[in-house]
Amino acid sequence: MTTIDDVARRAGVSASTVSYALSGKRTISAATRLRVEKAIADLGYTPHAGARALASARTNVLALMAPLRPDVDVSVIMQFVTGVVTKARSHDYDVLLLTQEDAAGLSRVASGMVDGLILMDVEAQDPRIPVVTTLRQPTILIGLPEDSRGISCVDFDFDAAARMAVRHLRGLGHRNLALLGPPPAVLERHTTYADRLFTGYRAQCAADGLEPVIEATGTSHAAALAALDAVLTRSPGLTGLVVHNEAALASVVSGLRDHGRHVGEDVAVLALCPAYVAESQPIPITSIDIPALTIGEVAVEMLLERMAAPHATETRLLAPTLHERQSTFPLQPPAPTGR
Amino acid sequence: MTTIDDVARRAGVSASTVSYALSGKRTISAATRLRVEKAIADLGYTPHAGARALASARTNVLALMAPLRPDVDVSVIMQFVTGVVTKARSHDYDVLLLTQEDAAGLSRVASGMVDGLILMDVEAQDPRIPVVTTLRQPTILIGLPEDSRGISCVDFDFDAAARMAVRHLRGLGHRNLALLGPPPAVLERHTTYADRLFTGYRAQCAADGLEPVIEATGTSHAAALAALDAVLTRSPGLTGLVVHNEAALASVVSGLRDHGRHVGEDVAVLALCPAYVAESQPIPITSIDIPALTIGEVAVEMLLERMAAPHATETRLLAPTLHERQSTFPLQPPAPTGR
DNA sequence: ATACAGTGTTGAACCGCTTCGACAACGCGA
DNA sequence: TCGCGTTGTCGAAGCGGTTCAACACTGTAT
Repeated sequence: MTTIDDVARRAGVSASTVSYALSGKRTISAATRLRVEKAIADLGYTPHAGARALASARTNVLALMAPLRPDVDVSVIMQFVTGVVTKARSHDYDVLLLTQEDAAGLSRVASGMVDGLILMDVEAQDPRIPVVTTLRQPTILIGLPEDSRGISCVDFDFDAAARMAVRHLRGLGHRNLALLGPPPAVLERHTTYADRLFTGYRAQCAADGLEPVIEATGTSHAAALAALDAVLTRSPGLTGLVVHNEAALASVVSGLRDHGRHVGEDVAVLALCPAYVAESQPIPITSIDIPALTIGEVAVEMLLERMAAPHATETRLLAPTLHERQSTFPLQPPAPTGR
Repeated sequence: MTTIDDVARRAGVSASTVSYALSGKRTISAATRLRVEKAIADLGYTPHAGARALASARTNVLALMAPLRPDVDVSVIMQFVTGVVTKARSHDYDVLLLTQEDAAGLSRVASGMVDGLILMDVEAQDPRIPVVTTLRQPTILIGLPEDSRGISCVDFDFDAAARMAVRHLRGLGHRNLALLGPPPAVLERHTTYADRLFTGYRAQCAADGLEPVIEATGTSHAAALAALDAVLTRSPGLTGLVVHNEAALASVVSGLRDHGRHVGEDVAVLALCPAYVAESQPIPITSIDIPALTIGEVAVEMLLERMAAPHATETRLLAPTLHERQSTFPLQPPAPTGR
């Protein structure tokens, strides 16, 4: 292994000069810098990360704790991860991947492996929160706990998204709506996005004088059809369906067809999912995009800010945007503006 | 931060004794060990990873380079990652996640960040191979390059899987088969699994006296339908369809219905995909399971072996297994045993 | 009693880098 | 010419562990 001393010798300078030439923390003459750079190139030198971390007390590594189960919304998780990794790399940070199951992982990596942490899939009373608040390193949550005081969070504004969905369908003239939500397992875990989604949905329905019909939706084909049957039974005149369940979306669409309903013609479907999922359905689905990639990127940015200097805690909720595609339509020609 | 010296002081021993008590590399009296353990517990001490890495020249971290694009088969990728991370953790290793795009990443992490590397999504002439063979750390490839000499690989035996698929359908009496393969992009990247799949498919068709009909299949709904139309045109009497394209599977199934064909009744569908993908289709699909989780685990095991002691290079291909579900059926009652 | 082979413990060197304080060389204004 | 602030470079002291050689004990065989 070539070390900084090898480089120093070859460039005819001291090791500290090489270090300063590399970090730029002190002025180095152009001539010397060139000699150092040449020596580095000749030798193919790369600083030893461990030594650097020890001496500088910075590792240039971020920890990302992700739910690694082939559960719902794999592609959403992948997008979070991708957003985090690419944004981290663009700031010269690497990412250490932890699983949700690795309870001791947080303290382990906090002692000298990472400079900051990002936690995904946060629950209402997340047991990891008391742990990370004692750490020297800053932490960002992706998701919202019940009590977010003392900790910074990013998430999608599910409340606003649900309201937007209802308003949009209502604006198109639909008055018989239903919401097919996340699987029961998500509710049992008390991941708060489901609560926020339901809250927003109920509130907007109330504001618009609509009956809120809500059903949790399992991810299997059978479970999705069962949930669909349930809402059709409760609300036979249904014309508008909001689906927040990537895995069930395809099943719901095909189920509607089996019920003799035509998506985009006599029933409007509005999905909450990544844009590309909505686009790849048999009928392109009008969707409110879940900007998972962006959320991952924002998480990294917030984290870097807090690593650079003390910062107040902050909660950032990303606003929803709606993409109209072919699965929605005005129910009666002169649709009232449902704003 | 509490250091090993704090622990030593509190336990009334030297730092080296604490180190030996922790590592077990020298005998320590039971009494001393107990005092040390108590001190560690009292102080909540966790050894500093960077310092340990520097002194011992081991980091207990593995690098995993994964294709982080919301491309085909996200769930397969997630399973690889999950297999790698969980198996690594069970051996007290953490995982550093790199993206395929991070060209310089390999050399960067190789200088002091990781003890070994795993590379996913290997191409025929993968430019990363010459890089990793110069590294001090061992590397395992998930996938097979054209020339695998000098490097260890794990992968699914796509050749055998294709043969098994043909034999199975043939054994059920189907003689008009077609293969819907991975998207054109995969072929252009020269990821070799597609080649091996095609080779095996053609060979078995030849052996069984069948006409090999093969079509690359895009991931969008429209592209999947186009590919289906193409094979139905080329082979109007088609009764058996092999699909190796997780993203297109649902579209193909629904497309068949639009063509008036009934999966499991007048057309047999056999998919190559993770079991849970096959199970969650409207009709449970007979599948040859892609054991992505296992492959990830095997990769870690092979890597650990090579980190522990010099080892010969080795290529491991995991044998396919077939799960019969409801999408396949015997075409004519006394089906010859097609073994 | 003497030598000898474990045991258990320790001090010190070292891993490769960063960073602080010191200092030489230089130009500048007084 | 003297003193002083700049600029560029260096030596040495860590950072927090691991590990080697050395050593003080015990207990056992001679």
